Amino acid sequence: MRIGALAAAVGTTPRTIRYYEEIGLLAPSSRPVGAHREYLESDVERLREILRLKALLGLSLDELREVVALEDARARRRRAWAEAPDPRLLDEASAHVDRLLQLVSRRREELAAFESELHSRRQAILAARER
Amino acid sequence: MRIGALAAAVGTTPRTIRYYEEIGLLAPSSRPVGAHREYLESDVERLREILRLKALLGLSLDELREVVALEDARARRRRAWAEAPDPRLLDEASAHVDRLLQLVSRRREELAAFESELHSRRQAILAARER
DNA sequence: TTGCTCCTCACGTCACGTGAGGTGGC
DNA sequence: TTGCTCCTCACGTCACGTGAGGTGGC
Repeated sequence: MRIGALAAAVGTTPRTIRYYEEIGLLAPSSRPVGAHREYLESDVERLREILRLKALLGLSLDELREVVALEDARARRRRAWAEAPDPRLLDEASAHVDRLLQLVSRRREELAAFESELHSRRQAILAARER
Repeated sequence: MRIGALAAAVGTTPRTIRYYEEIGLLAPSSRPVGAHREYLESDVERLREILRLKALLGLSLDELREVVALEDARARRRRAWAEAPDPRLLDEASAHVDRLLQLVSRRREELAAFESELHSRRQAILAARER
């Protein structure tokens, strides 16, 4: 899978992917200089998650780098768990998910508050029509 | 109220306010060149709404300019309604609110979907601990 | 008078967009 | 061989951040 296919799969552009590689947000696919970059299906998942966090939470690329580091730690834990199931790995895993949940649910609450404010406005308009 | 107080009230910087004025997103407060900008309580409401749409929906300043135009139209309708209540004004008003509601609720649904995905992950971790 | 905030350039930065000119694979 | 996509500079743009040097009001 080349860069154009990856970009299309996640809804972005090749330039963005190259930029993320440049700043160290995505690992550079090892290749001779000037050769085409090659990607796997797992890169689609990974990049999609990154872009979703960016779009939904408005995270900067610096903040995303932290989340990506946490995702990497998660992947390492899964491999470690496969070799030797240690409950402490589960603690770390749930701490990570809890942190993401906190970010996402706070944002969702803000949106819900705004939405109900808009519903109130709507009600006021309908009430004015009744009179 | 001067620019620093406005910025603090809405949680942004004077530079951002000047930039928004520069690109025509905020109306320039009429004043002699070099004199201090003066703002009203209504400017706080207005800017707060703009920044909220930007932060929660990720709108660009170009897109915000459209929304601001709609908000202006809304203010004009309110004044027109005060003078002569015409039901057509209510139709326009509810069309505007409906559009904002559409934007906000779609975004909230995306966040809710992400959140439930995270909850699933959490459940999987807890289930692993039971075994 | 002394701070503090304000003013206007103007250059820097972040996250890419957009060609310019050239090479590689179905 | 012809398109199409890819490559690497490198400059442009959007939305501000950050001084530089100076003026204004409690």
